[in-house]
Amino acid sequence: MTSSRHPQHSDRDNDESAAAQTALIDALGQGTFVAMGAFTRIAAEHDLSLTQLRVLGILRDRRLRMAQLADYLGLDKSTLSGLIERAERRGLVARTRNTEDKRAVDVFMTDAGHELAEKVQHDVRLVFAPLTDRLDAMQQRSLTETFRDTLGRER
Amino acid sequence: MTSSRHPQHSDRDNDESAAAQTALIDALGQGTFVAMGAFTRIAAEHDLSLTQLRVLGILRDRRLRMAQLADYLGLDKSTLSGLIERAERRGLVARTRNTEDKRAVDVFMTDAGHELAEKVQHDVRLVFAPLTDRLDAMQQRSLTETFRDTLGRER
DNA sequence: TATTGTTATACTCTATAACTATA
DNA sequence: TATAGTTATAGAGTATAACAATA
Repeated sequence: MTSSRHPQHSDRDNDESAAAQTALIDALGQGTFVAMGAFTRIAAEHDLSLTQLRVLGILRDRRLRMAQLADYLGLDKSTLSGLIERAERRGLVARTRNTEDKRAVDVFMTDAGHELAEKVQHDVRLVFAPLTDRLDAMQQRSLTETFRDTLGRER
Repeated sequence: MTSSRHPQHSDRDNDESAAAQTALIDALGQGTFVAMGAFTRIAAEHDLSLTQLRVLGILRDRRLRMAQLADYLGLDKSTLSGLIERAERRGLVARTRNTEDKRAVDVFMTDAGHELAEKVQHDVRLVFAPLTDRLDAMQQRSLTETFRDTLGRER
């Protein structure tokens, strides 16, 4: 019984193809944790958790309701209350009651939040540059495309 | 004054090169968080935190001392005590005093730990396959290489 | 009735500081 | 003295359940 994914190829080809795919997925897993470690370190240098770092990244060009932000982050709305409360206490974000729907609360970044987000972005580029620098511009563009095609906004 | 990174290229080339690099880094950041979300979800389906998931991944083919494992994870040794205590309580790992150095404690996975790690790996491959499937085998191999070259074992 | 957000509660994750046992 | 690990403590992150206000 021949695998159906690539019908005109032999079983051996399919085995090799499957091996290439699991190798990629495993490498991708490794890479994810390494990159995550780098982000965690950068965040910590600015006294931010990884989640707070994401909040800054998301709110950079958006004003969202609590529930929407929770959705972006994949977290429960109750978690957001604490999260945003702490970010607000630090002066990075602010909340206002929505005027149309008085149940809703809008969250947005303050100037201080934007400043910090910019510093963080600068550091991120600084940290990853030595790695991406090993690739030439064409490889970089191709890899960027691949990322957008595969991991661009799932969830 | 011409940038020195690629001396025989024009300023405009360098600008474009820099743009390609920041675009890549930004896409890589996006991708990291998306992938992390996927890992978090998979872990949660098995009642594991991301950190516990990593512990299983690391101990899969290694027996380590507490301090070594802390180093792999980038965490303080005091954090490990609690982390491993909870994993041990769940029967996923076990600890034994090292016989040579009686201060040290070796950690290793139990059979139940290995079984769970296998299930998790299966799920990971299942979740990421639809994404990596969009690439042909050659692209997959090339991307795997790129990952290993750039994000393979930093820290 | 349903939805938006907050609060109470409980647990995990994390680091710092102080400690015990061994080297 | 220095190192390996644990414990006490405190704070952040997280979800579930119960709640108040609004739709």
